[in-house]
Amino acid sequence: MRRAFFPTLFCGEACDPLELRELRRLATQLYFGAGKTIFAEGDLADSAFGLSQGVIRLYKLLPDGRRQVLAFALPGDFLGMPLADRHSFSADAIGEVAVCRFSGADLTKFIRSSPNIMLRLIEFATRKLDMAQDQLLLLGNGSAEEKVAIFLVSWCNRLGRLSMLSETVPLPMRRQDIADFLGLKLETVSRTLAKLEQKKVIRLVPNGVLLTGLAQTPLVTSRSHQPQI
Amino acid sequence: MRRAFFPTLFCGEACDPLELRELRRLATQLYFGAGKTIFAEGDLADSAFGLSQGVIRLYKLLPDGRRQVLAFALPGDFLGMPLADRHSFSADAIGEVAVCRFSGADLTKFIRSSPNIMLRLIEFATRKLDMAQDQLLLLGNGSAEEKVAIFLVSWCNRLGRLSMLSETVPLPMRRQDIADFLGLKLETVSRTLAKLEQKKVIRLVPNGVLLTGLAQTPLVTSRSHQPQI
DNA sequence: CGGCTACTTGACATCTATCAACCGGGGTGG
DNA sequence: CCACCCCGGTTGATAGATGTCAAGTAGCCG
Repeated sequence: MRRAFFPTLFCGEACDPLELRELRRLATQLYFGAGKTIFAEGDLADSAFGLSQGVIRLYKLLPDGRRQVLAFALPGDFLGMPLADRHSFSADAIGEVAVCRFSGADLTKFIRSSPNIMLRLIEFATRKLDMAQDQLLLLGNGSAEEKVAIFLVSWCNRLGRLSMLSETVPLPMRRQDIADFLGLKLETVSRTLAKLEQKKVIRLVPNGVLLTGLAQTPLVTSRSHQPQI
Repeated sequence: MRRAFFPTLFCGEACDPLELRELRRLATQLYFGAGKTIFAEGDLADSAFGLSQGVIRLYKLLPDGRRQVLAFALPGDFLGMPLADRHSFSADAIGEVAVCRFSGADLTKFIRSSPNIMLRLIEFATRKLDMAQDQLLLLGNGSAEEKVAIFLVSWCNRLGRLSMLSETVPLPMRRQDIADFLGLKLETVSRTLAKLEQKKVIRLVPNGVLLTGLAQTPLVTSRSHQPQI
């Protein structure tokens, strides 16, 4: 696993070096194997987590087993908002991941002492809120084909922004994860991917996909602005 | 229209009186009639808005006319996050409303100068994010009946928390708004309400509804935690 | 009273879910 | 080394929920 550290990723370029150092000091890097749960919905949030490396699915479960994947967290993301007292969703690793753990109390104290970090948190929350709202639009109004197409394009864009993009777009999550993210059934996702492949706008490869024209498809271009899933 | 003022509502009890005074000073109260648009998606956010009185729908439109209602804002809510440079959704009045307008530049300056307000903003964003995530769960996994039932219960809870609740629950928004909020069609909402009425868990009245046992219904109780729509 | 708008109800179409079979690769153990 | 099994994924047939189209009702305002 490549070395990467959440504090650096979260703070970005223009960060007060002293604050970055403090954030680094508060962080403990932990490693989790594929499928491991970092925390569960309802858990006391006495720790906060930030993702250094890998992909994590954030999801909610209903008593009858239905699941909604809220997001796929990428390096640089907080896993939920710090300062909350309980986790409002569960998080588990897709593949191997590295996360930074923060003591809730210490992190809270640090945040309260640092206006710069507060601003970054507001920006982060604003961005996540935007993403959630784009996803609402998709879940509420999209056909299966639109959902899958836009998911692929947005995922690709996100990876691109993090320079995690090779020729083929990796899809480390399972079909079931995509289905639960899009409010579809696994079979529908599979069929829809097949349909897009027949249309020659994607090519399926093991653990990934090649986008060969999907972004130019009316399915996608008809949405003025690409959601930042 | 009853007098109510966004700064007071937003700041809540435990607020530094000086900061409250400054926020009041920056606010200009405006009034909009039913259906009027406060701002539209994509507009430059050179002003920020907070709701003093009434109900506002926040929504996104697709080029083909499909609409997703993201939320129904109530008094005390910011209409979107301040500090963003563009509005990521549109907002228009449901019935008569009073909103506070803030100059984007002034508000930004004030926020940056006030850690307390930043913390409130982080809390506000966290709450809105939670609400959006609950709604994702609903849109992704709910049947029409669940969607409508949970919408009613949550709406009722929200009004209750603001003490805006009489015996009958007011529904100032149109069926079409509810449909677009829940990712359903207007006819489906209508039919589903009728079905719930036949089951004797609600009673429809003009511009409102009576919840006569809905909250005890498995549709609702099977969700461990009521979404804060 | 007339016409508008919101809402309701009905008949039918369509999409996705459901149930079931099948495929293929990777790991395990005989 | 090969057979088997398990898991993730694909594909097919059918069913059911919601969407679509259309007609009809109720309340409101001019």
